[in-house]
Amino acid sequence: MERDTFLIEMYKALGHPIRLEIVRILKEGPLCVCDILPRLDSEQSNASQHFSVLKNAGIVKRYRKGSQMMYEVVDPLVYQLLSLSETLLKNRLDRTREALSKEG
Amino acid sequence: MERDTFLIEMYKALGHPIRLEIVRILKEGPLCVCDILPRLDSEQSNASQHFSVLKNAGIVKRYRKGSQMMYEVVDPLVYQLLSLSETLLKNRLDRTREALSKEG
DNA sequence: TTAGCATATAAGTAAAAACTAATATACTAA
DNA sequence: TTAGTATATTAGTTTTTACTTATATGCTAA
Repeated sequence: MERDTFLIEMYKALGHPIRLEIVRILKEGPLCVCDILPRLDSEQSNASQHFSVLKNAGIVKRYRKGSQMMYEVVDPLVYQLLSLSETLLKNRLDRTREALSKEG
Repeated sequence: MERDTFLIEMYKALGHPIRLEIVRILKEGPLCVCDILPRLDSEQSNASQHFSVLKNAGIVKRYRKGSQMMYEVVDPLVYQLLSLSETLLKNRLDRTREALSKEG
């Protein structure tokens, strides 16, 4: 299935701390790069490339607003994906703790 | 949040075609490597390394059964994650088609 | 028009991930 | 014991991704 290529791209795009952070910030709604940049631990050009990866993965889209570039999440469903994966993570940590307490 | 490291690892683990395929195959239940290997487009040692990535990401676990190694998915919630991301992908393709038909 | 700001893109380098080939380990059965 | 099967691990190489530095583009305002 060549379709999978897109899925894979999506997972890869989310699999980087800076990009994950960008997506989370964009939960606030459409924002310009200028507002997001200072909140990232990344140089301008590097961040710009991460924006580009997210765009190519179909997670965000952009449009110009005067001299600024606005980014926004394409499909809010991505936040369900994030929260589901956080649940998965929580389950995992709970299991780990439980296993630890058993052996003491 | 250092917690994010685990999330990232999870996304990265799913972001590879062979590993995604392994997870899908494991939807059938616990299986030994010997049953999964022939269904993958990958050499033994390479596949074994992919199993290892999935294990380190907390997505699968393994146990020995005689001379075979069995793998199984840790948390079935991962399949909700997959189906959610497939929905996300479907939405994306629908939008693309719609956009194409508009400019036609 | 030109200068300045916001951001993207390109080119080069560094770091990480994937793959290959060879070897090691654990179990089973003869 | 030894040979064979199943799988993991290691080391080396290739490929991909991330980062850095420099430059380009598009817009705005003087």
